[in-house]
Amino acid sequence: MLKKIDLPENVTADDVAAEAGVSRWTVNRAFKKAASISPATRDKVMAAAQSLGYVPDLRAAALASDRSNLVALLVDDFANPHKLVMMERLTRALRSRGWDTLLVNTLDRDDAGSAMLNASQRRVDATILIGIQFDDEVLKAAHKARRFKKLIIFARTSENPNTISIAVDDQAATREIARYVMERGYKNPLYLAGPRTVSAHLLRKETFLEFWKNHTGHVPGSIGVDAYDPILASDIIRQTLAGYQGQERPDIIVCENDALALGTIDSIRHHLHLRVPEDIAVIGFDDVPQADSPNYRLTTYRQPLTAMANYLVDVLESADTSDMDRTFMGSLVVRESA
Amino acid sequence: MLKKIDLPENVTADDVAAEAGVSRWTVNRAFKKAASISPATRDKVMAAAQSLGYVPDLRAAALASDRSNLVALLVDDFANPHKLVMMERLTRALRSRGWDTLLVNTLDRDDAGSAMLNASQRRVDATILIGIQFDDEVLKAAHKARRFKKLIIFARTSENPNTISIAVDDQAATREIARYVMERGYKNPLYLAGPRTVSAHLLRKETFLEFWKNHTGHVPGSIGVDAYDPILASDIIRQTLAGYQGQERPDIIVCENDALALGTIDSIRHHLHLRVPEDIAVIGFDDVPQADSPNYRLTTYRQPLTAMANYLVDVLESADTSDMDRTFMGSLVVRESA
DNA sequence: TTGTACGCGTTATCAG
DNA sequence: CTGATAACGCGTACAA
Repeated sequence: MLKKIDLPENVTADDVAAEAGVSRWTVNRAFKKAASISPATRDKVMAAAQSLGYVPDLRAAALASDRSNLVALLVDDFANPHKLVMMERLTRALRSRGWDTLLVNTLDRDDAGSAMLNASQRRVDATILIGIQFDDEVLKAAHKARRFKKLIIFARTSENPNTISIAVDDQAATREIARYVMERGYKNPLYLAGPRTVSAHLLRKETFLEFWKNHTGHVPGSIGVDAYDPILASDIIRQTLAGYQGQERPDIIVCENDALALGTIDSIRHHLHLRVPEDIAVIGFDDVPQADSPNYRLTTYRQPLTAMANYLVDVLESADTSDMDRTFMGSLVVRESA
Repeated sequence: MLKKIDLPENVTADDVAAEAGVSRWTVNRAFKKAASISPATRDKVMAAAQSLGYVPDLRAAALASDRSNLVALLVDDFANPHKLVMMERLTRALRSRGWDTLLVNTLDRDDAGSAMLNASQRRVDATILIGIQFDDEVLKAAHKARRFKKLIIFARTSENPNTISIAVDDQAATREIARYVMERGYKNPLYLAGPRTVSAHLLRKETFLEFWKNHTGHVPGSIGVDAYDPILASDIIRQTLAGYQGQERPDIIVCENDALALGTIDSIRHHLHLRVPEDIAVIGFDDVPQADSPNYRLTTYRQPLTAMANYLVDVLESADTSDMDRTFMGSLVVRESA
């Protein structure tokens, strides 16, 4: 049987070495940034590599060095538009500093463990969680299996000791929001929370309720949905506010994030036929791109995602993995919805 | 210097083999679905693997087999909310059938080539393009460098012969839209197009303009933006329609996709203070989640993304790479915006 | 600055 | 059905 000669065999460092008249190891050095090699030799090697179309094989490099420059990004919450922003910022920071990203879709509620296993089989250098279904049990199991060099929770605080959490200071942020709500004179807030999978998720809601109680003496009402999905928010808002019959209707709805806030605004306008913010104001969290659209003009809290993503890469590149939790301060973006 | 003994060494097939009292090759067979191995042996091996926490190393497997079960997903257009849907559907189809996804963010306009190189260094089995900046030049260069086993353009038609295109039939879809617009009695459409990077992108716009001309004798106006970004759409709609001064104002704006359509609706309402669809109707393409929100109720065209994603995996799994282009039929989703 | 064993953990292939 | 040999392409020592 004939061999297809028009298909290029995989060109390896050996081929380049032969072409350039050096040893294979010199070829390798030419491709390393900080290697002791004379410029002349490097040029010669690079020219040969270029002509042959050689690029180093990162699989082999990873296998030999036990460092893959690969991170897994586990996502389970594609209904939240903020995820797209986070993915963009993260992949940008990672790639511009030499890291590749394995995107793992946590398919359903019970898939987190299998998704992690998936990542670990690729021997990623770190696993980043930007989802919501990663509860403490999963984290504990992952750590026990010792499958990860680094387990990073991004944009979520976590009290898990085996985990590195990079997030905004939820309590400070929520207090800033609560203070703003109070100063603007709102009297009867309703809190709309998201899924309650991880204990730390309670931070925003609890902080808000507590702040309000401390300052006014009574605890605001609160409701919740099972996913950060505008549709769900829309539904629950309609159901909840239909029950109020005009009396004691909330004058502002404080949402755990923008995904919920956008659905809330839609519902207030189109189901209840009320105005935002005149009848009911709305405040969010995240500052998704839509928040700035003329339709929503959502008052919300912006996380410093770029700084957070860059810090994440710092974490990846640091040898000492302990004590790297860090919180960031964001800023309240005041628009017109509250 | 002491060795940290609490850190688990990488447990390999050898370790499992020793534990189970078989050879290393038997361990490997136990992990392959279609391998000739006795159930008893497999059970024994799996038990040992479990107890040691062994999982096969996919790097090594890829290196040895020259099949990575990894695909690169190149994305450059994170402003378009539809990308999030596509990523979800693709990663879902891929992962549920055993494929992993390398997410590559094409950082800027000139980065496509470097992004592809990035992917090729991981020796992915295929590269999937769901962006817009991949023009014919880039594709030609990629093919010339013979860097890819398979180069798949997803949700975009492409006439490039070295590429596998999986997309809806743009012409049929656009004709369906045009026919609907006509039947609903609109007289003066304006077409809002996206970036013009690849020749095939012209399909939707040209098809619409031609259809309209053939049926009415005159060519509708058309405008365009450089990215599928609602903000840009919003801006250009405001500028363009401000110039119309009431006379000859379009009665419907046909948008190349939903990202543009949503921005268009926002602008019509909030900049021009007109109603949708009574003053100006809007029609989109993609059926993003927001299209169904009570705020937009966008009439649009839905692509059968799940079927397309599954077909993509079929392509990955088929040996014969030639002649796999395929177009799908979608369906018009009529809501209230047109 | 450059060259040389050896190992990384698996798969393909053949022997028994 | 099971065991064994030879790759796969590169990195890490260390020696020259």
